[in-house]
Amino acid sequence: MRITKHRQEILDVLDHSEEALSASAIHASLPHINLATIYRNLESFVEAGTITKLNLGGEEAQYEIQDEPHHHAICNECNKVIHFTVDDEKLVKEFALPGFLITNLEVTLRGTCATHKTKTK
Amino acid sequence: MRITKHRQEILDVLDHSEEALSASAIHASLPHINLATIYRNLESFVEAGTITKLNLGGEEAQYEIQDEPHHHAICNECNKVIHFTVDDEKLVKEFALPGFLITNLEVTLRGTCATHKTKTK
DNA sequence: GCTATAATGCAAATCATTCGCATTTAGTAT
DNA sequence: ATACTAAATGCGAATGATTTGCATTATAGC
Repeated sequence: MRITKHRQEILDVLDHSEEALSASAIHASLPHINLATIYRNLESFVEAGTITKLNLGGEEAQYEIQDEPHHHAICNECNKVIHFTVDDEKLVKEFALPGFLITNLEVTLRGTCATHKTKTK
Repeated sequence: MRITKHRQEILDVLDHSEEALSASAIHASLPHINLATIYRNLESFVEAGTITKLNLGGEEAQYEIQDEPHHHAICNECNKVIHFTVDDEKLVKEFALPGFLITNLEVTLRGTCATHKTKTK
């Protein structure tokens, strides 16, 4: 994969972001890059394993740099995504299914984040 | 929510299906019901908690009857979805995040199902 | 049965994502 | 440095899933 200025910029934006970003969010930060190009590059990065594509529910997919493997907790109120890690090895053992070879483990929690906890009925 | 013939048919199809179905799959089984109506009803059922909407990766969302809570293992080769259960209570304790109130727990495994295990490189 | 309201069909509108194709550019060989 | 080839871009149009507006019809209560 070639190292183009665009690709560097896209990775840069993702790298400096605390949260996962959608293609359009990236495009908002880099309006000079065509949206189709952003999609194409994101896809390339996902294939290369550089970033991860998240389908957390609704409309747009979110993308994030693949640092260490982690999981996601999503606030029902504000859709904020919090990262957390657990002992994946251990979980994989717990989840052992007959005949199923686990290559990837994804835990998604839904709930209420600290900021909105009090507001919950 | 009114009990209409259409709604009963849709639930029936989901009830008799081993796997989660997409809106278009349901429409294929019930071609006399308008696709928009199917979408509207699926949404109502989700709100009512009767069914669950799954966003397992790609294109279409999948819907399934909400029996007992369970999780999903998806085969990378054939996209078959296998259900499994674990001790959710226990996991919630393990995952405890400071300031985050967990209301829902979703585990998604990716890997290779029994049928395709041998074919993996 | 009569009525008010929710459900349905249909077609058009949205929205995210993808594609085709002509043009430009990175990486490489000359 | 210069020329070349394949990959990367931009742009606009195409797709595909899902939603919406609105006129029509059916359901639940009276």
